[in-house]
Amino acid sequence: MTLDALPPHQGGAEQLARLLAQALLAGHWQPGDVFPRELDIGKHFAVSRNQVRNALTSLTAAGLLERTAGRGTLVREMGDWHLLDPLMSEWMTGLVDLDPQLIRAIYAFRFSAEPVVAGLAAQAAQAEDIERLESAYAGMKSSAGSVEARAEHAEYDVAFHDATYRASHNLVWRQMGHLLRPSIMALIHRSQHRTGPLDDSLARHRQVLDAIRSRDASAAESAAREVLRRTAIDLGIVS
Amino acid sequence: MTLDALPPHQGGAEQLARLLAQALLAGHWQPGDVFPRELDIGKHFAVSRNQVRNALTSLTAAGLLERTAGRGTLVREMGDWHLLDPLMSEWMTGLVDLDPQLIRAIYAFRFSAEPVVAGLAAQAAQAEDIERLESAYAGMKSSAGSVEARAEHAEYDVAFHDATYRASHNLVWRQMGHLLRPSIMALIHRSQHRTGPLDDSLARHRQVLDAIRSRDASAAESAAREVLRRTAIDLGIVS
DNA sequence: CTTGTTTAAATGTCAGACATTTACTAGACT
DNA sequence: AGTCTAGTAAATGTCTGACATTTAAACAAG
Repeated sequence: MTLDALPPHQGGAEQLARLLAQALLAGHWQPGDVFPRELDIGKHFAVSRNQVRNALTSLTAAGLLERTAGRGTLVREMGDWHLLDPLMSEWMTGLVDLDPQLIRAIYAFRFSAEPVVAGLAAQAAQAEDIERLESAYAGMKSSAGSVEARAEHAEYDVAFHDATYRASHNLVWRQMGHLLRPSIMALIHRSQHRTGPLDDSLARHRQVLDAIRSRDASAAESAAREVLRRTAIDLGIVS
Repeated sequence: MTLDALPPHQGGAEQLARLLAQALLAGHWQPGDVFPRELDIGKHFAVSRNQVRNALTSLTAAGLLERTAGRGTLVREMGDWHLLDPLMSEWMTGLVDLDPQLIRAIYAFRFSAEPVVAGLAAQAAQAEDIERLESAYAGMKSSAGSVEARAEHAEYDVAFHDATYRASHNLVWRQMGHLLRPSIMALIHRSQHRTGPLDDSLARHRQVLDAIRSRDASAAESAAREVLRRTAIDLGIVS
């Protein structure tokens, strides 16, 4: 894989990092491959070696690359990626050709974890948490059905689930909310055909909200499970 | 807070990063405080500005600091920390005066998550996973009881739980194994008085192992819950 | 009192030289 | 032939000094 296939970029090491990271996430390099040298990257994108090093530092911190003096830069395998690094979530968001294996892994995680989180939320939610959930739900409802508001709907969807994680009032669970955005955004690109099921999804979200509001942990658990069962269908994981 | 209270250091930006990170984790600075300037840090520890910048880059990536040109470096609050960053786990490990609130948060997370993980492990474990679990269990058993082998015992303990997360065969859950080390290491410093309960803990770990081996998900769940209930006592969270 | 300008101080960036690590190559010796 | 030993090239890592940019505060003009 060469750099030629990548789009141009403008401004900042962060942009460059995103560009390279998304190429890696899309699998343009195989694990074990040697990554282009600093100077080549700098020449190709017309940026200083500093910018390149800053970008590569981020990718290395995220577990995408492994650098050693003398040898060069190697591409690490998916199992070494720091999927919970917020930067990773940011890079994954908006990436259309994300590895299906990765999408499945994230979904499987959510399917096992989110019911528990919803249960905790039902126990720990404060008034402000309920408010966030209601606000997100209202946004989902208002943007449901129309095709042009799909992106907006996804944002409210993310907000709803993120509010659930926050309502658990646990520092660790809350960090994991970052994973929601890429997971839910992937859903947009996978299910651009159907529009009918949205009402269904909406009703299930409402049940989660109601269960948390009434502090019914087990009801929240099973309601969250139903939401995710629906998501699995939309993602094309099950039929 | 000044730098004077920190121990000296030798060699490498990573050492410096660990030093500063541990000071931050121990709460030596309040959130919102201004962190010392690059040049002051460099002068104090007799390192180049480069090393300081590399160290601060790591701390910033971990969510411990927030840097903006012109303003300076600010200390972020605990809610912004990237607790799931492997570097954080490394820094937290071996830190004696970790914030009790943090220990509780991590424990609460484990208490809610680990039963689920054990259940998944019972479904997905391969032969090599069982082997890892058995090997770790054997190590725990051989190092049980003796006071001088306490550190060794903790390592096997970490290995056992990490093997559980790995056995779930989910990329996301597996990442979370990093949190185990600081959590279990904190246990050493908190329960340096008792030695008797170790047999108890050992028996409970064995039940987890057996349940996973026999592919009994619900049994694995409740066994993991029992292990963590014991851990809560040893951590002094409940009595 | 408000607005605009200057000044100081902090982080960010650049460029070049140099250091260090690594892998490969060529040769000397047995 | 085989093996050890320089030696060389190439990559990342580091240092240094200067400069750029951003921010906040001081200060002056209206």
